[in-house]
Amino acid sequence: MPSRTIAAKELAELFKIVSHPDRIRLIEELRTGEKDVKSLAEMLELPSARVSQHLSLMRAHRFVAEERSGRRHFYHLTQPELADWIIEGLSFVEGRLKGLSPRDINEARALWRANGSSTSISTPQEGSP
Amino acid sequence: MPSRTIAAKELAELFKIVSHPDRIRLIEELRTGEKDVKSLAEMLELPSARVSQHLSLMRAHRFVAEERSGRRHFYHLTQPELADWIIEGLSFVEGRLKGLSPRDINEARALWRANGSSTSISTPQEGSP
DNA sequence: TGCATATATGCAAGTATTTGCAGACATTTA
DNA sequence: TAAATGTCTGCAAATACTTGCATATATGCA
Repeated sequence: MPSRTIAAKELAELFKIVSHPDRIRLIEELRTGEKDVKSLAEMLELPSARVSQHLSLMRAHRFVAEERSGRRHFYHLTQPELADWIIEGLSFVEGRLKGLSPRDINEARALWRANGSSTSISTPQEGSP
Repeated sequence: MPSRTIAAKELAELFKIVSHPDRIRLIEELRTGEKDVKSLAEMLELPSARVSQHLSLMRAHRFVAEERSGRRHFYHLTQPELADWIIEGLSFVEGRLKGLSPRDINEARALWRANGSSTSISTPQEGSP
């Protein structure tokens, strides 16, 4: 199999993991450091069993790693730059805005950015009518 | 709804579209310019009805745009930087390599970066889904 | 006009993901 | 040790995606 094909498959898997709103939010919450399941569940307003499931999927794919302390399980991103890369994807959402105004995007970007990380995001672009 | 939640949803949709190997390859093929359905189908070795379906999905989400000329429909990326951003995702695949060696990744990266056209570069590979 | 080519679309069957819930474990505390 | 807390896992129902195939539409040409 041509390596491009292999790589496309791997990439598709990567995208699949990240293509769930809850998981995206989890990754963004973990951007600033490790957190335990319950905190995450409260932040996202989700049942912690659900959060645990998402984390377990991400763990299986090595997006996050676990570290236990007492009865709590702390998770952290194995590749923190992942969060930045995801945010960059916002540039491509901008064009096709559907329920999201440019204001919303900037606000979201600012919020996520807020608590400090790295990277810069390239700016707008226009699509077609 | 908090804008972070909205943005996460939009991002998830974006990722969903891109989370199919065929679509990733299509995007990469279109990176170098517009192409018609048949050519794309031949490049990816897929039935053109399938390619057409993928393109139609991506069109609906404004990832690509169509331009007709005679009986052929040419497609191009509305946001060419999308292809680059996708390739950057390879960095996050590297860690979790499953069937893909760092060599494969570099090769794939080089091919795409370069002038990646047709197939032909095969790499040893073994089943491990 | 009739026929071939290029694309698009619809649908059904197969497959995968998501979600809610119930229980299972492990750890801490009374 | 029992009870409480934090997290994980399993399962079934609902939902969404993918795929193959048949058919529809549109264009070009003899």
